[in-house]
Amino acid sequence: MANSKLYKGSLTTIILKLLSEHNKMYGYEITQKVKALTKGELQITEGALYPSLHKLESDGLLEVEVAKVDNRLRKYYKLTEKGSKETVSKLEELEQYLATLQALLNPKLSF
Amino acid sequence: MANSKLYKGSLTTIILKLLSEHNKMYGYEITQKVKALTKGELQITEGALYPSLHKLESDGLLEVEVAKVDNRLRKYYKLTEKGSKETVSKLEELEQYLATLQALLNPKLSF
DNA sequence: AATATATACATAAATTTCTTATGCATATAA
DNA sequence: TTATATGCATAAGAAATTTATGTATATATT
Repeated sequence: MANSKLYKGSLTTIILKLLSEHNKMYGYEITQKVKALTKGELQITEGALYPSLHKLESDGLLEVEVAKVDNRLRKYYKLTEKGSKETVSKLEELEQYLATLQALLNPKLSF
Repeated sequence: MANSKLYKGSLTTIILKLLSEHNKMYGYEITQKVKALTKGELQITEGALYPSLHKLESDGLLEVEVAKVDNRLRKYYKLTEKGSKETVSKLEELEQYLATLQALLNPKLSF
């Protein structure tokens, strides 16, 4: 089954939401979690993920903690306080957008 | 109220869906219809709309009919047969994505 | 009469976000 | 020894959008 294309803007929200539930995660873990939760429907590519994580970090929404497990590098990310607030507003923004889409695509239900 | 940003890929689907319900529409009409249906939440900019319409036309999904009303130009767009089919698959694709997002953002509900 | 707003089209430059293609390195399975 | 999985990263290109302009007519406002 072909996997869904990512819609612009949703990746950041997905990352933040996962981190709000799992305390700390590393990049590769995020790709696997998304794959599992969506039954393979959505594959986060590394080319999209890592730059996003870096941007979230430089924006002060995430903080990093480097660890070495089985002789391999891991970069654990966790939400900062600012990141937690941003998660709330990003989720609201996304839910608002989904409601707006409903109004457009299912106009009969929205009055 | 700040209006929602457009998520990548949804504009084309919105245009196609509106045209599947209204037979023929012109560009400015589409911007007003979207604004009305979403109570101002979503504003389709002309810089996004017109290039999209041109692309849909050159892809054979829309056909154009030029009219002059009140001494002003209007370009009415309507779905071709190919466009009608594409509308169906685009809507399925979007609904699939929304379901995938649900699985990610509301994991408790998806099992 | 002048000015602003609404109607109606269009395009170019810049930005954002993502895909695709690489690259490096270690561990494990075939 | 070769492929797959784990784990990071970045660069080039593509795609879709925003922002900024531009043209033109009609109507409402000052």
